[in-house]
Amino acid sequence: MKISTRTRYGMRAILEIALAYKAGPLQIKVIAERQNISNKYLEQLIAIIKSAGLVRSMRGPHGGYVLAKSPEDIKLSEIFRVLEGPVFTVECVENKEACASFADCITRRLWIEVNDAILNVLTNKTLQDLVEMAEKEKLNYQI
Amino acid sequence: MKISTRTRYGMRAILEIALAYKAGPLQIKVIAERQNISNKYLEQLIAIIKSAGLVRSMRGPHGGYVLAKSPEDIKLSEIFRVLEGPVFTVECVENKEACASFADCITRRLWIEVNDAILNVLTNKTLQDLVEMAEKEKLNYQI
DNA sequence: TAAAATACTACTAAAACCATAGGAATATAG
DNA sequence: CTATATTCCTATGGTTTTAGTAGTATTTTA
Repeated sequence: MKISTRTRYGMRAILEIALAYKAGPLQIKVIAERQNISNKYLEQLIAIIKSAGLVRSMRGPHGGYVLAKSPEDIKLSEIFRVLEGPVFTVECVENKEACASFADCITRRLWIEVNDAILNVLTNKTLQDLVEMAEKEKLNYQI
Repeated sequence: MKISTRTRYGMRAILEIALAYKAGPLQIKVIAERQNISNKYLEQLIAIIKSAGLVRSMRGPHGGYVLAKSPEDIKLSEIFRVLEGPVFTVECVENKEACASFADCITRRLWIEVNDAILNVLTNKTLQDLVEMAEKEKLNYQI
């Protein structure tokens, strides 16, 4: 099971935007350069994030992106969901037919448990947590 | 993030084999029918499981598959890993270059944390746990 | 020796993934 | 009001993964 580059890039991008929260709009080309990601690809990823209402944009010179709300109000699970899609779909949750067999029912419970474990990590953290980690880390490097 | 049908089918299949642990070899066609999975596709999935040494096979009439060790000695993480591949690869773990940026380092830690949460569920359960759940469930249905 | 099972290998259609590309729209500065 | 800097939109393409299908070979049992 892999996490897509879409999600990895997207998460890094929004963290960069969060780190610039007080400094004003951050431009795609800046993020792209820092992260060594294709400008055009990043555009699309940020479009996804924007359509979810997590960032706002400003066009024209000195434009760029800013967080739509403060970092502590953005759960990592929101970001993840938007980029990676709903965590763990298990078929028979949607089509409410009874399970075909016991093995089916039982494994389904397992997947739900795994699902919950993932969500537990992601819903209990916000962008602010990452920002603080990043800033602490930065200090260490500067010493 | 989705779990592949390969893993879902495979997990159900080995659970069926585990449920038949004391009854003797279980045949592909039986599993395929119970689970409504293509015979030929299931063959391949079980081949994967077999090549990992989790089940043994017997050819010819009355052949089939049996667990290679007892259910409490097979961790679900083993099964998962074989079917789904290594849980969550994060690039810069392998190619030991320094992270390109702080955002990179920080998000990487996040993924590792998610990874550990998944593994924590799967390494702390064995097939025996699923077998017991299935048997308990079966009783409920019979009442 | 026939039948029942697994074992092996090749092929394929569809989807997802990871971009690349070009031009339209909009805001700012001078 | 014009040039420039930026986001916005949409189309396209190559590669890989997924989820199978198919055919034949091999082994075991009765």
